[in-house]
Amino acid sequence: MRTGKELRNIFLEYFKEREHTIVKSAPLVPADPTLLFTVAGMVQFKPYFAGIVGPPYKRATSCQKCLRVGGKASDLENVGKTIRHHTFFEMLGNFSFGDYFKREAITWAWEFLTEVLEIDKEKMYVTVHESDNEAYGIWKNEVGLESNKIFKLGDKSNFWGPAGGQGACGPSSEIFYDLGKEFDNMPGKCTIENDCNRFIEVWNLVFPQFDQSVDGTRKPLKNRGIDTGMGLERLAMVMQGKKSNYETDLFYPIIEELVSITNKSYDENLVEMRIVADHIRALVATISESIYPSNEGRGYVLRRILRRAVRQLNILGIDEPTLYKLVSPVVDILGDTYPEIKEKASQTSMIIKSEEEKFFKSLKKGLFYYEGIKKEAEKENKKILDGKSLFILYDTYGFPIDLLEIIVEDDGFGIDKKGFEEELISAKEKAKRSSKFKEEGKYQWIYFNKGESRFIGYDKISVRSRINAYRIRGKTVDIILEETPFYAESGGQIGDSGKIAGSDWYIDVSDTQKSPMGNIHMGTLHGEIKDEEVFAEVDEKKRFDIARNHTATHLLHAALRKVLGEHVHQEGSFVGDKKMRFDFSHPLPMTREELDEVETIVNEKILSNMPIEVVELPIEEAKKTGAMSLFGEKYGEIVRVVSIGDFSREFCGGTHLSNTGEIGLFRIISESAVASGIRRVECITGFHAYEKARGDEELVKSISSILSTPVDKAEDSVIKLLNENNRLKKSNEKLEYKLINAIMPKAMENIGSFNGIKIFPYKLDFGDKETTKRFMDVVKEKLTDSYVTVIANVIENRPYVVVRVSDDLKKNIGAKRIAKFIAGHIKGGGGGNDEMAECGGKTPEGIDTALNELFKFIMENIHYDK
RNA sequence: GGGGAUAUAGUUCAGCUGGGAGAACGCCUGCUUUGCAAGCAGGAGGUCGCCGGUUCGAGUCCGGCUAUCUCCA
Repeated sequence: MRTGKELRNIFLEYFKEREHTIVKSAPLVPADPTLLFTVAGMVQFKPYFAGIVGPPYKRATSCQKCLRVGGKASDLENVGKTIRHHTFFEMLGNFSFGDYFKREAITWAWEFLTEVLEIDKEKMYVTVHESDNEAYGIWKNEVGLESNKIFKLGDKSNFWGPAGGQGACGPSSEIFYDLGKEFDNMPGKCTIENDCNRFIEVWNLVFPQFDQSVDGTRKPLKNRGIDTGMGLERLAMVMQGKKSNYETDLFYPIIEELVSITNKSYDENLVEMRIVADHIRALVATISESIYPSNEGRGYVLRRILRRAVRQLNILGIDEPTLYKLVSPVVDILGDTYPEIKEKASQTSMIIKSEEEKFFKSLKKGLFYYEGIKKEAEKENKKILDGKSLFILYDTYGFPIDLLEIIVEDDGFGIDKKGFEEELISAKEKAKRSSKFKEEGKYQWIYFNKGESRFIGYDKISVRSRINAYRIRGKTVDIILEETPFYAESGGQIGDSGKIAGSDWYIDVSDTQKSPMGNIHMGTLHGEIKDEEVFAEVDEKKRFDIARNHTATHLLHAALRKVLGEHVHQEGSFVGDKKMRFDFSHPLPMTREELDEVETIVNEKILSNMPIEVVELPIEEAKKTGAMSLFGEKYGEIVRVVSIGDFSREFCGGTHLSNTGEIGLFRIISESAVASGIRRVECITGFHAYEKARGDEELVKSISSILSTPVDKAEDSVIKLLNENNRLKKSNEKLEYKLINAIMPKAMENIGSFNGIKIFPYKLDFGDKETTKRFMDVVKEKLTDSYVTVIANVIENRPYVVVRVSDDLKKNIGAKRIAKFIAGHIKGGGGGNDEMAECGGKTPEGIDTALNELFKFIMENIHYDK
């Protein structure tokens, strides 16, 4: 039996013998911003097919990690239902860039399958595009296939690309394997053309030979080539004679673990167990590349995969975090081929576990909300639960729909499915109207000069250059130069800003981004772009601020490892001009002492003014220097190694200072958590740190001067003041009560009466709002019933009045009405309830008139009807 | 990128149409008890996420921002 691991190696070796360079798998996050994930082996080679960047080799072969979920190429819904669809899978491929074409691609593919792997020729079929006589001829005449084994199909299945509606595309030829009658899941109708299980597509040979422009016209592609893809899992299934991909050695150990954890049989829980096995592989692969479950973008896709998996476990009778226990079999399967998976195993399982816990928490919240809906329905004697409220439960609280249906049914209710669907559709419509990815390809590039774009910004900050291409995108313009000093956002470092000027026009560049065609400068255009030499100049001050932060990031990384331990690994960073942020693995919050120590070490390294050395080395040699690299990061064949004495050595493409002393000053301004096991520190350097320090000092000085104490006594003084303040507050409160009680007898002389109602207007001449209310509390104790009290006060030149009406009168004359009446006299407003109300205003003079007219107002407005 | 939700004491949360910042648990002090989530008395702890607006008055209303949750792309 051929193991998955053997198949990978045999494949790569076969093409290596045919002068292909073995290229490592690119990360699952592609350099291409239009793609969510790497969905095929060719993704990392896209620029070579586009012919914009010259390939370093003519032939390549790879085993590529792929993820098909979210976006156009999503297999998520099929997972588990079929024997061959996956979210995460490995794709074997061979590639030609302007080198060999259909003949070699077809004959080698056939030779590999039938002679190297010795697959039965009789069981194989092929398809070609209906217009592709060339491929048909090769299969028929050179390979010698009978014509009844070659199927001619249309665009839908046998024409590929172009991605994003523009660029390389071409016909394909696919090789199918007949698994036999027992796989027939569409009895009597099984053909190559439908998605029947019996005929499995093993290998897809794509022949990019056209260059399609935005308007749909096709020209012959200059660098026509070959792009093939063969799913490793399917190949393993065929070679190992299994009934599905899941029973191959690439999945089965996970299933075995599942069986032992759940105590259920695989045969009776096929779908659920397959979904879990598939999803855990995807999770381990992505998390190992430092993509974490979150609520946006790629992270959100992960979160959904994880929750789907947890749901399946739930169906299998598991209701506590368990998924993380499956990390270990996945590491056994993939860890040797992808070292980052092995390296990050323990962290991966930690992250999965904490994410599982979060999900259970959100389920609990949802159930709480659901109880509310249920009670509502019971009260109104409804049998069907309102679709709109159930949609809120799903949309806002993230309650899984399938689980919701089960629970609702168990409780003996029905679901208003139509209402639910309507809500879902209108929500989708809303989101669709403003999608980002759709815009790609809408704006046409205008080329002045087709060629490579070089970055020369490590040594220079300005250059004279030709323009390669530009496009106008609404208010902004994108421009690509032949040579540019502008650093594009990468490795956490933000893109450069600056100016690109022609003879009578210029662009204010506000950002620079990477693309397969070279660095794209984005900014606002003044004037009109001409095909001429331009002067491109990076904002030097900003560049230096960024470099200070970047060099400081390296010092910080090394210092953290020294203080906290070797387990500290960079998990992400942001290097801007104003500040930098560094995320790293560490299980606990940092203590005050640890932070101080790290900050001190970094500043010591700054003060000793160490030189920063940058060398470019072939990757293998660079690794020998012991430099730190980031997993999941794609490095080229030549890498830059940035060293700061013996203290720090890292792979890094960023822009740096030449001596640490240029950083000036380094301050940590915050430390917090970003995910379980991952901490974040934010720091500032150089002038920004100086300004912060000076600001802090000014603040302390100003506080001291307010306190009239020397700076070193300020702290004690504040503590003393706070204590004193507390004491005074309490004593004042007591005194106010005494005062209130003391003046009360005299004040009560103001009470008038009308029809047995005690009316008590009074103007207080001390205290604040609290005092006024306290005064009224005392009055309330004295006048047990049938009273109206109106206590006025002037606080900071503003009138303030509280009104209270006894319980037995509040229906006859509400406190609120009285408050509004008084408000009318003081240019203000008021409110409250019938028993108690208050008001305020702008003119204190009005209080006396208002109090004088209170009697009249009550007489005129009181009513006695029930 | 768009929609919805949340942000109040160390923690979990309450706070009805704007009108005296609260509960439970935890913490501190004292007493009483010495045993299973002990009891009693007292106490500390809050820029109500941040910024702006409306108002006599904003935790509450409006706008913006940030963070978290969630659905959709």
